[in-house]
Amino acid sequence: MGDQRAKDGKNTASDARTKPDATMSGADAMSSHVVTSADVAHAAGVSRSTVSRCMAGDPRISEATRERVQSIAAELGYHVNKIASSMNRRKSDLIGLVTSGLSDPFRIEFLDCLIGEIQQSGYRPLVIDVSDPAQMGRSMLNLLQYQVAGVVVTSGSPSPEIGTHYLRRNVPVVLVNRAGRLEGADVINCDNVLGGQLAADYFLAAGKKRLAFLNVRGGTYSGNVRGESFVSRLAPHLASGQISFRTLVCDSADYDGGFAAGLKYLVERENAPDAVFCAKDHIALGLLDAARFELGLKVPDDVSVIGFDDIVAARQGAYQLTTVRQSPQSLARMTVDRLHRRIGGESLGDERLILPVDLVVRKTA
Amino acid sequence: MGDQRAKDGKNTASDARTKPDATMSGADAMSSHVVTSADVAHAAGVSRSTVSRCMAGDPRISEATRERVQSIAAELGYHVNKIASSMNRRKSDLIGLVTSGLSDPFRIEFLDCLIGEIQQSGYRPLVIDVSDPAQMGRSMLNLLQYQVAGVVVTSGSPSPEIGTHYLRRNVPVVLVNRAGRLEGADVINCDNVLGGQLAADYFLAAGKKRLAFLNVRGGTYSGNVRGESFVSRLAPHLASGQISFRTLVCDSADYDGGFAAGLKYLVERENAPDAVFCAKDHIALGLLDAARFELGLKVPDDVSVIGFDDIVAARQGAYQLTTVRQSPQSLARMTVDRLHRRIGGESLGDERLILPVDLVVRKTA
DNA sequence: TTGTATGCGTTATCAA
DNA sequence: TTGATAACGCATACAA
Repeated sequence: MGDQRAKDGKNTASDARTKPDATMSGADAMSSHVVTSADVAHAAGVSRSTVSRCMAGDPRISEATRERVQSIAAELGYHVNKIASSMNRRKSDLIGLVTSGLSDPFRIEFLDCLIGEIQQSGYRPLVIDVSDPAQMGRSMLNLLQYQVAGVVVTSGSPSPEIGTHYLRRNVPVVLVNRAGRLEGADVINCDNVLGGQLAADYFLAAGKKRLAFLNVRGGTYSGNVRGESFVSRLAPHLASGQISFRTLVCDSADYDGGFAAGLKYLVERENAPDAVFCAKDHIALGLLDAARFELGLKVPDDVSVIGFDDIVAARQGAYQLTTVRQSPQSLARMTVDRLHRRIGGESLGDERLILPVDLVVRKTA
Repeated sequence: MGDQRAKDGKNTASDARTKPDATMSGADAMSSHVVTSADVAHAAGVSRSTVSRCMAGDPRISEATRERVQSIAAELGYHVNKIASSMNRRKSDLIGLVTSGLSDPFRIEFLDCLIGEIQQSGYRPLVIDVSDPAQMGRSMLNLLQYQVAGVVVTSGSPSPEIGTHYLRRNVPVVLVNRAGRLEGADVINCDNVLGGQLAADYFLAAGKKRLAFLNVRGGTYSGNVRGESFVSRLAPHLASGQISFRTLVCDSADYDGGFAAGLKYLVERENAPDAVFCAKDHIALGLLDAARFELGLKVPDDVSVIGFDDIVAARQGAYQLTTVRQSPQSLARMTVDRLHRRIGGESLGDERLILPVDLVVRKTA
C-alpha cells in the first residue's frame, strides 16, 4: 500500500504511475488510507496549493475550480488535517481553558457561555483542569505545547514568569474574575466593588442592624473585594454606632459550607446577624436552608440574605434569592472578543476590564 | 534572525557557521525565537533524534546523555511541540468530548470526573458542543480533523455513517448513557432497567396507590427505559386493579419543567398521583418545590417522590431526595479505560456495558 | 547507544 | 488565477 500519492513537483514524471489510483473516485473504496489534499489534487487535476486555497476559501481562486475541487473533496471524503495545518502556521485554532473542577455553579455557567462563544468564533476549547495551584505553571506551559491561539484562565493565577513565556510567544491570555495583573494579559472582573455597595445600601435602607459578611475561610480574591467594599460602605453607620458588623467564615465555598455556617452563626437569636451578605450564591443557598428549615427563622424578617452571581438555582422556587447579578454571557463575550482582537494582531495594552453588576431583589432581602 | 538552526544531515558542513548561536545557552537570551529540538541538539552536541528520544524517555538512550540533554532542554526552556509530534505520529493526544451545554447537573458531574480521568491518563479533552443534533455529524467529523485519539459522546447519537469513518481511521468512540449502538464503539449505560424496578418496588412496598412517571415531552432514551421498566414492574398490580399508573409530561428536562409539572399535576388532591418517579433528579427537585411550597403538600405522605442520578443538589438541605444513584466516577473510569485499551490496540468487540445503580433512600419517599 | 535521512500534510512564497 | 517548492518540528527506519 506504499506511496500512492505523487508529490507534485518532486516527481511529476511519475504521475502516470500513480494516476490509476486517483481514478478510484468511488469515495470509500475500501482503502484504510486517509485521504489527503494530494489525493484531491490528483482527482481534480490541480495542485495541492489549489486544493488548499479552495478549502480555505481563498478569494483569488476561480469560482469554477473552487466548486469543482470542493465537490471532489466532498466526494472523496477529504477533510483538512488541522494538525498539519497548525504545524505549518505555527498556531492552532485551540483555545486553552484553565479551570479547576466543575463545582462552582457560576463558573459552570460562564464556561458554558464561553465554550459557545469560542466555538462560534471558529476556535475549539482545550480544557485543562488545575486542581493543584502548584501545577498552574506546568499546565500553562503545557498548553503552549499545543500551539494554542490563546488562553482563558478561570481559576488560579499564573505567575509573571508564565506571563513572559506567553508574551514571547505572542499568545494572548485573559484572566477572568482573578486577582492577577499579568503583563500582556487582559484581566476581566465583574464590578465587585459596586456589588458590595449595593448590598450594603440595601440592608441599610431596610433598617438592618446587625450586618455580616460570609465568606470561605482564607477568602478568595473576588470574595475579599466584595466584603471590603461592603464594609467600607457601612463605615459611616458603624462609626455612629447605629449598626454592627462582623465577618463570618465557612469552611468550604459551597452549599454545605453555607449550611454549616448558618447553623453556627444564626442560632442565638439575640446576637445573631439580621442581615448576611454572602460572597457567593451557593453559600447563600446553604445558609438559607439552614435558617429556614433547620432553625425555623423567617426570611427576610429574622434574617435577610443577599448573595452574589445570580446563578440559576438562585431563581428557583424554594430560594428566590436576592443577589448581585453578573452576566456570564457578557463575561464570555468580552473574553472572546479580547482574545480575538489580540490574536488578530491588535496590540492592546494590558487592561483591567470591569463588567457591570446589578442587584436583583427577590424574596430573601 | 534567519535560519539559526542547522538541519542535521542536510548541511552538516554549515554547522560551523551556526555553532556560535548554539553557545548562547543563557536560556532566555532575549530571542523571540521558539526553541526547538534542534536548538537543544546543538547545545548538547547531539542529534535531534537523540533529543527526541530523550524527551520521549526512550529506554535505549544512556542514562548520562538523557540527563544531560534533559537538563539542557530545561535550561533552554524547550518543550516538545505536540502539534509537530502529532503530525508525525498521525495521532494527537486529544480526546474529543461531545456534549451539549452545561446545564444537565448529572452530565456536569460526569464531565468533571471524565476530564480528570482523561488528564490523568496523559490525554487532553477537546470539548465540542453540539446543541443542534443536525450538527452531530459535522462535529464528529470535525473532531477527526484534529487527529483525536478517541471520542466520548455524552449527548446525541452519531449516525452509523460517522461510525464507519471512525472505524476506518481506527479512532475509538465511547457513547455514554446513549441509545445508539455504533459499530466499533462501546456503549456504556447505567442500569436504567434496575433503576426503574427499584423505584417501583419501593413505592409498592410503601403502599402507594396512584403511581406516575414524569419525563420530559418526547422523552430521552434513558428516561424512556427508566419509565418502561418502572411500568413493567408495576404490571401485575395494575392488572389486579390495586393501583393506577399514568405518565406525566413536562416541557423541559430541568427544574423549571418539574416545577411546572408539579403545579399542573398535583393540584387536584383526589386524582393526583401519590407517588412520582422522575426521569431525572432536577426534574424531581422542581416537582418537590412545587408540591411543598406552592401546593402545601406533605412529602412523602401526600406525595412521594423518587428521582434518578443522585446529583449533588439531591443531597442538600431542603431536598433530601430519595433517588436512584449512578456513579459519575465509575462511569468516567470505565469510559477512559475502554478508550485507553482501544487506543492501545486491544481489539474489543462492540460492547454494551451496564453500570450498577442503587436506591438511596432519603426523605422524599 | 547514537546519528543520518526521510516523510508526515499543510500552507506561504515566489514564479508563471 | 494557478503551480512548484520549501519549510514547519518532530519521530522513526535504517545505518553505524
